[in-house]
Amino acid sequence: MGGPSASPASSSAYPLGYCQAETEFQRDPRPYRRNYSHAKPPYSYISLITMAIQQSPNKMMTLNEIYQWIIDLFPYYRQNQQRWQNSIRHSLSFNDCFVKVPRSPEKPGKGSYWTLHPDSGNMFENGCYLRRQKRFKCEKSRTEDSEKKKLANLEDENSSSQSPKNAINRGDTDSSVAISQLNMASPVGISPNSEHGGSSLQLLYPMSLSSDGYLCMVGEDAQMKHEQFAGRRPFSITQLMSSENAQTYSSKTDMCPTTDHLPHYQNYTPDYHNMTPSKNLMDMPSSSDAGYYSNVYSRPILSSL
DNA sequence: ATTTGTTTAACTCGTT
DNA sequence: AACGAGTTAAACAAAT
Ligand SMILES: [Mg+2]
Repeated sequence: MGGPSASPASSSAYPLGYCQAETEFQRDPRPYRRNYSHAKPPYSYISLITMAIQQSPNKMMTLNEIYQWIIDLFPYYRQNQQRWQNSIRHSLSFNDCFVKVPRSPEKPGKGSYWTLHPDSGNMFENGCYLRRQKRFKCEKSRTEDSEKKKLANLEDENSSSQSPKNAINRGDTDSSVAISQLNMASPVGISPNSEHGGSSLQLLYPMSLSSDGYLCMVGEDAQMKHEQFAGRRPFSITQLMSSENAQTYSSKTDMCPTTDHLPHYQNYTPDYHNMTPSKNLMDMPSSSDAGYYSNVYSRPILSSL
């Protein structure tokens, strides 16, 4: 069942992350410090998927690899797998920003590879990882072709060498452009050449990878705690932006929605069967979300590679 | 039989 | 209230 080229042996490419909550429990004489390990990460599935794909060497991942990445990185998702994985699948299929590209030959692969639509851009700018302003949709008005689009279809030219990024169909059948021969030749998977050809636009991924292989959050935690985002609307870019504190796209405190009020999934819920869809149960602003992601996201990611 | 994908539909929730 | 993005459940078809 192993993945195709993702040889399990090469664990090097995987973020083993800070799974402190597994077998590393015994030693930790720390009465304080909660176990925030399974707090729900402040990302939508779309964000998670995008992050996963983005950080992958080839910018593509199989379903299972995506699952795995999420699980490895976020302990929260070690529970209810059946549930959220269904959601992941739904997201992949439903959202046009995720494009499925079939694997080339007959690899021992299970599913196809999932990639990001080249035009999806930075869907979560503004630090909004929970809700995009606008869903990325392909122009697909079939009923009537309002040709207000001067989209010049300039392609054809090349016939000898096919460009590997051409798998975007409108949305009927599969984007059948086998992976041809991307960089699958390398035994390691990653192509050694650090190409810059593409767009440099690669934000997203609130976690930056330090040179020493440390994964750390950039927009979260830290200053988030006390801050100006007290009672602000989490989303609403317009409001958020038109304030005087706009243009700070430097590297300061990129404004992020607070993440304090996530779609409540209450912190750790022991074993409640709160399957009661009646109204909302206590919606208290849990007074104890102080820590949240304190420094959870500051752990080494890649072994050393 | 399990995994992977697609699709429909109901539902939550913040914004307008 | 309406709208829209996101979540969850569920019913399949296909592939493995
Ligand atoms: Mg899709």
